[in-house]
Amino acid sequence: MEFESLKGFRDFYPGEMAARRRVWDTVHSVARSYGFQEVNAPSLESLELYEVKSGEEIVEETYSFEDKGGRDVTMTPELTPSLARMFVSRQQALAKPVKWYSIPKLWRYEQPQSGRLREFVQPNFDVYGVESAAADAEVVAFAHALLTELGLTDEFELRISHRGVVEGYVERYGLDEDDAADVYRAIDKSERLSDDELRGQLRANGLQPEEVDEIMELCSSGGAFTPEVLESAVDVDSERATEAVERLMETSKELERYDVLDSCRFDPSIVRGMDYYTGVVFECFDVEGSLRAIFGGGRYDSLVEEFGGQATPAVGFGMGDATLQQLLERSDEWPEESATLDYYVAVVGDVRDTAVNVARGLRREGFVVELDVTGRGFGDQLEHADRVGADNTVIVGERDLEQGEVTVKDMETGDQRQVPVEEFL
RNA sequence: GCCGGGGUGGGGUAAUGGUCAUCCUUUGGCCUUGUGGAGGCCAAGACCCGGGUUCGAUUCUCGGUCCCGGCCCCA
Repeated sequence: MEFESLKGFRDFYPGEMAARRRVWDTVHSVARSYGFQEVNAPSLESLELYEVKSGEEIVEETYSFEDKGGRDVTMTPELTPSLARMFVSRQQALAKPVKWYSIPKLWRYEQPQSGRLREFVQPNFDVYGVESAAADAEVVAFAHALLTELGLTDEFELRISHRGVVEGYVERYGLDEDDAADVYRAIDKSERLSDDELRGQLRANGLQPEEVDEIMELCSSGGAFTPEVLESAVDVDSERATEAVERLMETSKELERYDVLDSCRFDPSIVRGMDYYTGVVFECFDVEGSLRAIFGGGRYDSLVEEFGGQATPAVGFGMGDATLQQLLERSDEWPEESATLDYYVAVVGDVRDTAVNVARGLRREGFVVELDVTGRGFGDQLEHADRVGADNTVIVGERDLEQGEVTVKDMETGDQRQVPVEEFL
């Protein structure tokens, strides 16, 4: 009976794991350099956790089931609710601002396609307890640093907006909740729709022709993320939208300090699907425009309170591994897929006592060492050493040991030298 | 949930309604029991699963499944 992995789930073999390890190492180190602390959350949560604030569609796409105790549970489809839950339960003890990150596996029950699987890794970064535009900018600047450290330069673009812009417009139209949600969705998709399709959608959701015109104009008002562009973006009488734009202008000034403004665009069509976002929202795309979003996030200032905590502002984002890998591979920045070995210890003759000690000595020094345990012939051992990519082979053999020596062979050049065995013990 | 294209040894491929299948690579062994990554020889290893048509199916057909991609949706 032979088995295969489940649909949308991946097996990772050593070569690929070595590459992924390098990528995650970079993510860890950049996160730490920005003062984020690593946390971890369960992989299984109560389904209710997502029913409160994530949105209906999200819950439909969860990998969920009833457990043996009759509880409705789900493999975690996103991390933000778990982190918010964790934050609430320790809220009193935590020094604010709290900066947490995690690199969890997440699951969603969907049809796999390019850049989307049922099990994926999604690093998450969140800041709790600061309401300022400076915090928004720090998070966006961090995201920029992350991609830069991974080797990307101008292959990506950060699109930033504020929920309040679109909401300020739409609340004036007096739509019911469902129609409003559909309007947001249509705006979110505007890039992929033709003007006529977008107009049709908006009309279908109850907007008047002049209202449709307003939205169409708003959607085309994007541009550089500069105060000048932002200032002229909103030209309707909406306090909400005006405040949102003022907030974005502040964010723009902050981002300029990080010198990342060139990678940022104002894009009012960025809405985000999650119901919990309340302020600035952003997504990162490849400049070519052929991939899904590299990452996405924003401000969610009411989720902590909804989860029973004291009102606490928060901002963060998540970055899926599949699309990130696609972009890094396309940019030739995905790491080499190879494992490394510093020393292979060959055993020739009846010398296992010494060979084991040589291996132990090298390992104590911190080297990556493989010791022959097969007992196969010398030629085969060398071939294997070559095959697994050993930099050096230490040949522990009876003949050399009579002189108290071992032979160290540089596998790249083939050069050999005799070394007193004591040096390795 | 819907739609399109695919599935041949571990990886990559070829051909085919009929001596159960090609080549490269891989793996094991030998030439060579202390010098490899070269070469030669030998060996191992596959038609996604199930039903149907047929004397006979890897090939045709239907269903399933998985992969790739698209729609819906998108954390």
